[in-house]
Amino acid sequence: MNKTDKRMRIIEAAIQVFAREGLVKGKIVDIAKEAGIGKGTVYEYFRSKEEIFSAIEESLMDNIFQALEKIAATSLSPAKKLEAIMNKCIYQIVAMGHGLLIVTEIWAQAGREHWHTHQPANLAGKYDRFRELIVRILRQGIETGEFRPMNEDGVATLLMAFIDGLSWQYVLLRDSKRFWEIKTEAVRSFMKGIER
Amino acid sequence: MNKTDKRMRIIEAAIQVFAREGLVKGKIVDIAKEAGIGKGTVYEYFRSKEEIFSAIEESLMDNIFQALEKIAATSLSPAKKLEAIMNKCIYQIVAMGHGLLIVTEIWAQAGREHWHTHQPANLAGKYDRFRELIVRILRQGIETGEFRPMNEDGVATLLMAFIDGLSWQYVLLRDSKRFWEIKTEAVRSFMKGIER
Amino acid sequence: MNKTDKRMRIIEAAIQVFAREGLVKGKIVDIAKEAGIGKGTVYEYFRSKEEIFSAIEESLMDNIFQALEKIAATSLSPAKKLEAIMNKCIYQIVAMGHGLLIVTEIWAQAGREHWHTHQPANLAGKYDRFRELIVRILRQGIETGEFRPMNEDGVATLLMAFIDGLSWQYVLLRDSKRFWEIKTEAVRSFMKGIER
Amino acid sequence: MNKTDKRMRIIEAAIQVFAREGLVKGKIVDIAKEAGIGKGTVYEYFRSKEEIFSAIEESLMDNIFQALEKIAATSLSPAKKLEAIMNKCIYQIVAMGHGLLIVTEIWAQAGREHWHTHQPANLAGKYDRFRELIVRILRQGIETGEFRPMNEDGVATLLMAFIDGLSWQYVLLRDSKRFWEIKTEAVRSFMKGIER
DNA sequence: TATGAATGAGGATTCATTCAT
DNA sequence: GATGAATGAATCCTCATTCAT
Repeated sequence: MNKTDKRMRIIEAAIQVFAREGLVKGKIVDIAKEAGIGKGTVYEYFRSKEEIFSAIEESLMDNIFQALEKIAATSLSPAKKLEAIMNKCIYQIVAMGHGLLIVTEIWAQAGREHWHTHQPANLAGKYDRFRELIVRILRQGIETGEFRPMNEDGVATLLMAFIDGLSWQYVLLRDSKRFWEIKTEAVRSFMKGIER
Repeated sequence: MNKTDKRMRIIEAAIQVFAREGLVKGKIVDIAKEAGIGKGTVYEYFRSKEEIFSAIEESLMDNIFQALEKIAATSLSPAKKLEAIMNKCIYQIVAMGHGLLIVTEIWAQAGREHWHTHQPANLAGKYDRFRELIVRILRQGIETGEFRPMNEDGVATLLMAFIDGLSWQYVLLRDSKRFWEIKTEAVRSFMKGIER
Repeated sequence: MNKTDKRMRIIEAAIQVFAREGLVKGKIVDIAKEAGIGKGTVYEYFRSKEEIFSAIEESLMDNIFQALEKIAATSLSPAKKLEAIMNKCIYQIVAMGHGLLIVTEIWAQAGREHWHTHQPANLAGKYDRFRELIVRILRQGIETGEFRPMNEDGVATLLMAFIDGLSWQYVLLRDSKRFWEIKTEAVRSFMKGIER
Repeated sequence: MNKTDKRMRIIEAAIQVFAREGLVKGKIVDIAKEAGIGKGTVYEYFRSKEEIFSAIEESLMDNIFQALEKIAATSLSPAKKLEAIMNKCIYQIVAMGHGLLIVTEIWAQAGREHWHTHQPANLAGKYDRFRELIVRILRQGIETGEFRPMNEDGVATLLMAFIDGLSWQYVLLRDSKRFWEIKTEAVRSFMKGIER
């Protein structure tokens, strides 16, 4: 097994552990056990616990982002693309289960640092990247006349906010039937809000 | 100063400290210092750090919830009420600043417990209480013909999701000008999505 | 209620609490509750927790010692006196129940201090007082010819050791039937050991 | 140094510290220092302070018990065996010095738990094991006609009580000359009490 | 490269004691 | 005299990280 594979395996183990225990209670030794390696070995691949956090976030975000770009590159109509993106995100979230909570905690931490250091959060960049992807699709739709004229940035933000919030609902409700009903109506409302 | 006032003062101090340091790094001794009392005194008012978390969440949520109920009780039109509620929430969030991160962390914790214990999270109850308030307004609007027929639960969830998500945007962007533009467009989109 | 009565009440409360919880886990506030007074009031009657320990020991020992002196002053034969004393001690111990454990802990503490400070333990004095009482009776018995000649000090010590040890048996066995059988045989053996 | 040796070294360090300071005042960090290791290392070998208590007791008791079984297995006459056992116990106690106080405190704690939980104390089992060893020797002596007929259980208890009690005398008197005189007479009295 | 034994900084919590009312 | 709110010293235990093997 090469270096990258093992790194990946540790990340996956870490996701399991942190999802189960939380960022703070999740111990390095447990990650090692979950990955089937020794505690010390973790430090051959990551400089610190902190670095594992970043790696997890990167991994999780990259996964989802690549999927979204694939959708954006299809020849679907803008409206269909948007729906597909929303659905993809939501499916991904459901698949992550409460692993979402990890990302939340990581972001909360990042947010706090951002607040103090006044450094533009790395996270903000990711949001922007996502937002741009949405904005592009919205503009296409406006050009084709499918969507009404709008402040594309604002609407993109609405969409992202909507996905974020929906994730929480899922974690808290976890009552799948109700969740899917809600989700369907929520998507419909959103689409209606931007149609011409 | 009576017992309740002092409890409140500790809660406020705790919010300061946790917002600055995070739930884990925020030390009891710092809370005590912030409140201008001795470390031991904190334990006269709260059994444990955990109990402070709950108290903070309760306090923060109650604050916002009472404000919303006041709005719901006015004689505004349903559409105006909804806009007022969204705005109130967002202002509140901005006012909380990154104190929002505390609530997020507390919720992440609660979510994890909920996931493991399969106990209905206390939090879910709060979401429901909020959702019901929204649903009531939506129904009024449908009756008056302002709003289109809809799955009220789904739309209410969308609204909540939108507010949750927008909070995050604020924490991460903190670029007020852009945030307010986004917010304005987002509210408009949402309202358009439900109008007749 | 006068000062002495209240002091006594606190001592009794303390015995209850310490017997239940141990010397260290037994809290001043619990003693106060048990005595039906305020925490601060305890300090009107005792300078410190330490002082309560001493008072308890004194109280418990005085009780038993007075009873023994009463027996010593009777006109029973030396052998009968000795038996009566052993029985009285044992009954007292049983009556104290695991309150004996308090005395043990107090003594262990005293023993340690004695060891370090090289001060003659106050306790040693009490042992001597008890030993002298026994020695007096043994000498009477030797004079009357009931007892064999012996090193009275050694035998008195044996008797005390025997009572101490039997107390432990009771605490540990607490199986009354077996305890009383053992006690009867033990007393018989002891008496046989000193008879002419 | 292997795992067991190190465990043993910690136990020995703990005995030193607890004997000096008492069970409660004796700090883990002091044990570590005494053992020449880091504080955290102690917890690699023992789950908690409580577990150290148990280990000490076990170690101390096993030591003495093995010695006694060796005596019991010799070809000495029953009377000589009994004397040897008493002497061995007493020498051991003297060797332990005020380390005896640790055992006392541990037992006091155990006794209290026993009292509350109504669980047969582990300690009771150890007493029984000791008692059986004595009873076996007493029966041998009765068979050979060296000892008078007796309730063997009762006499065994007397012997144990005598040893327990004598230990205390030593801790409190620590005046060796007097102690040894007393001990000699006490053993003689005991033996006389059971001879035919 | 892999390991896990060793480490010690760090923090929540307890409770005897004080003292203003 | 009686009270209990306030205090902070004291200590167990956790766990990220290091490093010798």
